[in-house]
Amino acid sequence: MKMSKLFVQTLRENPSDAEVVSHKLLVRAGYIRKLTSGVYNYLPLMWRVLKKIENITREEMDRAGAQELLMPFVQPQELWEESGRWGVYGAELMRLKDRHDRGMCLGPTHEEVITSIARDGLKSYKQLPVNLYQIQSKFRDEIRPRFGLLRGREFIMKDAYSFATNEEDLMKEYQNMAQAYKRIFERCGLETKMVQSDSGAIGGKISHEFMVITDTDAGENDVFYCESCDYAANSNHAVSKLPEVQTDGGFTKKEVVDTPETHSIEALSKFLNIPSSVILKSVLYIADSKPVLALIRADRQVEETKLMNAVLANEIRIAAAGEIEEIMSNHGFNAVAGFIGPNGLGDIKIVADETVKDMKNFVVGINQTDKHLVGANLSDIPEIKEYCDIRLCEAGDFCPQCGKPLKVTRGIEVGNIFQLGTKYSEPMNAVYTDIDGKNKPFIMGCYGIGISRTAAAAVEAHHDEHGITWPVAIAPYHVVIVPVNINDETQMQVAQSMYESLLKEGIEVVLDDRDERAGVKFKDADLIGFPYRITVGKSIAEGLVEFKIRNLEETVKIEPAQAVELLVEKIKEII
RNA sequence: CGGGAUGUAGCGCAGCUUGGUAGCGCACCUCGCUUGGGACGAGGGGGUCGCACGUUCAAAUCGUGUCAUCCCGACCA
Repeated sequence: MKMSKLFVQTLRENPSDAEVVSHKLLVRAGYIRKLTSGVYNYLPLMWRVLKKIENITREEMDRAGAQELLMPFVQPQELWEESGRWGVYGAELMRLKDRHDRGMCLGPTHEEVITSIARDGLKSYKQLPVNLYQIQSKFRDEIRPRFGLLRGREFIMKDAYSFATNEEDLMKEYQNMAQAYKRIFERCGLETKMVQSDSGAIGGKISHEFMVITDTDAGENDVFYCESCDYAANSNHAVSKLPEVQTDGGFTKKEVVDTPETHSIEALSKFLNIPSSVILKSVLYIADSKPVLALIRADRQVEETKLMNAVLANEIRIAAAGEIEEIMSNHGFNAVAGFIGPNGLGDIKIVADETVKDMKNFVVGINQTDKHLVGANLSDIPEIKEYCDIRLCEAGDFCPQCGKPLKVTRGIEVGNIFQLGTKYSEPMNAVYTDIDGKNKPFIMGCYGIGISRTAAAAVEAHHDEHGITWPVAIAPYHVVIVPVNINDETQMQVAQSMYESLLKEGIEVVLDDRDERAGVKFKDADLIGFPYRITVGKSIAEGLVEFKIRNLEETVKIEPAQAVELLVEKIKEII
């Protein structure tokens, strides 16, 4: 490709709406343009990157025995009603009507459709197990799309679905996919961690996520991991052993005390001169529009996804200050945030964390502003029926497997695998006939990779102050040849002949034949992120060109023929 | 859901207070000059100033509404 013809426009300045580096660089280097909120045009350079990630994914999925197909992007409401998700998926599901006023939606994921395909096409146990996948655009109407391709509304995803007759085969395929994923991300030049996670709206029991580890906020997930063993989990699922802390408040008598203006745990613990670990914290949440009171030892925080799962809700958020006062007054109390407690709340569901179990002679709110009860014990809170884990882990907690301290890092979720079981096959009556002649529901698994997000995550992981430093396997082109002065005949001749030699070898090469100053070409080359650069300049007088690897400082002067040979050798070993 | 800010050329921004024929830098086109890390000079093209309604002789500028974008908060009791 000649640079003069390449459809690309680099920008000198960052777009004003971009926050994270992948978004900034992909726009500046001319890979993407926003069409509307959370929806992007993939320009030619981007499309090349995406196709490469797709192809690596495709090759590894095929190698793992999966079969590719393509399902429709638009789906009928009825199918979603069969699975029961039409009602529960929420506003993220982009719903529309056709001209006959029939309900449709844009596919955010394809469990319903694939299940309908399976129930029509897979009739016998002899056809199983099977794994079907597609690579396609998805649409999820996110509340707040941001971070460019990392959290768009429309994005490209590889989604695979496996069907089996029993748990062992599901487990086998699950492991098979985990291996395939590892290879896919490795080939893309990405370091990932496989972590345990909550299975969320997709449903199912066991699930893992593949995270690209990054220290920036672009990683929207916190990952807890152990360096001594293989434990790693998303914060929404991580468990830990707790360090010893004081859980006995030491109060010798139970009494209500004045605690003016202690709206926070910090203020309360300071006022009473006690550690926060002897305070029982009561946090009011709204789960599916119903109030839920979470109880936890106050040196700890509530993990909302765990709480949501504990009360079997689909949506959860902390109650606003006004809501708290309103709910309090509905129960005959006059209390503001900071002073609420579990007693006397009638029908409000109460969920107590396991950290509460060991507390003695502690401090707790009693739904009266500026007052707390000290010296309380669990017998004073008959409202607690059971304990469960709704606690957010912290770095320094101990590994649940080996007991060593856990570390925490940010991660970008680029892939996930779920064991669905019969979550979809049962309600949708997707059955096969088993060897005993009986109809049984498929045991399903599903496996996703965010193709466009993987590309963005690769930029997050591979860039410097000058631009993108793509891994060779997913770079839009492998090499750029820069003749410093296109009016110099020798330079142009050498550049042109190297260009042709590389093309003949199947190397993806761009010849920067623009009549620009060298600085412009170098800046663009760095920004776009060609992994290799050949500069044809002054040293051509000695018959040499410069060979430079994008993410290394030094350049090497070698003969053109050698440069071609070297490039072919280096690139062929990766692609 | 609450608060704040911003919508002016493809991108980044000024102009708005005090209403009077819309500007700058980058990018784009032409010519000259230059050619090893985003040169320079001259000339040129491109914008219903987010949208609607209103005030006014006159609105980018004032008012009301609306839409969009971005940030912060959502809060840990």
